[in-house]
Amino acid sequence: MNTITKSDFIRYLECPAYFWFFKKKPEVLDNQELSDFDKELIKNGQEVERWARKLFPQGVLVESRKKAAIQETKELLNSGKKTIFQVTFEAENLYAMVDILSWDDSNGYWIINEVKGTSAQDKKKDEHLYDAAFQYILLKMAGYKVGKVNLIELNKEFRKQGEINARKLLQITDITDNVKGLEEEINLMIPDMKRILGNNREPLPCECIYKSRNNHCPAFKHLYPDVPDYSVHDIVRIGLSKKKLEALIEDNCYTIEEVPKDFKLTKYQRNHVEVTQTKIPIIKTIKITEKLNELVYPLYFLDYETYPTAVPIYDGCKPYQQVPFQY
DNA sequence: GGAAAGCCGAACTTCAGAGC
DNA sequence: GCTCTGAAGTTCGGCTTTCC
Repeated sequence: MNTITKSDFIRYLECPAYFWFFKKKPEVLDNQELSDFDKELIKNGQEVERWARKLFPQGVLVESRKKAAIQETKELLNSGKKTIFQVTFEAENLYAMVDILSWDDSNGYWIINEVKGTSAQDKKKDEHLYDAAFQYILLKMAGYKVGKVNLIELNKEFRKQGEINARKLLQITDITDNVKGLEEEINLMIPDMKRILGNNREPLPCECIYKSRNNHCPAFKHLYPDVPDYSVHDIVRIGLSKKKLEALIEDNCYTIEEVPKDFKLTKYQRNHVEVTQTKIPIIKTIKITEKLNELVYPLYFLDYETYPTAVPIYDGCKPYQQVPFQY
């Protein structure tokens, strides 16, 4: 039986078929290469984690990875360490790494501290909650008493002034109740994930066919070879018009050229379909001319770039603030 | 005449897309 | 990852129409 990691669980939430292919047949997946910008975002997330560790000065880091990390975790726990970073557990074929695990002496239980490189909002992202809940369930399975789950995020009100204080930069939110609220649901998902993995035959086509392009899983091309790269899934904001997209798919209408003239669409969707079908662009010459006539010459242009960092570099800046620059 | 259903517009919420 | 914009969807209240 394959081990199911926390990342696998997130894949399962995204699309169960994608989860199967990732574990059993990853060569068919359409994995987009990360852009430089995406790579920087990942680095930002890692930096936030380093700052979060400063909140726990007694903490020790699990240096090894995978199976060796599980053994190192056990050794650190057996030696009485009460705050551990990147602590790694495995139980009943589930595997997860906890960003920061700390022992609460007064209450006699462990606290899971999940670190995210996001700015703290009142409404917590579902993905963060499911992520933390998976860890909570796994630690309970492994026989640990977990009394609290915290989410550590960036404080969006923070403004850098001189040296950064981690306590001001970061915000800790108790999400224990949210996590416990997901426990029953995830406990039903776990056997389903194991059942899917136990199947050696490719799964049936996924529900992604009814989602807009950006929400397709990486197994989409393999599962739906008849759907062209540019299809009805690309009609503007079609993801918000679920019934329309479902109706088109049910009629086997995959290309925009096939969309019937009388098919009900919004004004902008109809424009998109018509331009695609007729190959004639819509140019509002009069409106453009009116707008251009409002301009007073001479005109000056200033080109600049911006760059956001999770942890602000300059005084007066907040997390992820776009800082303009030229080169 | 009163209840239910349908319609419509305003206000509000959600989400996609673009940019970095 | 964030912000911004604006379209689409949802909700709700008011009004009208229909039916019993």
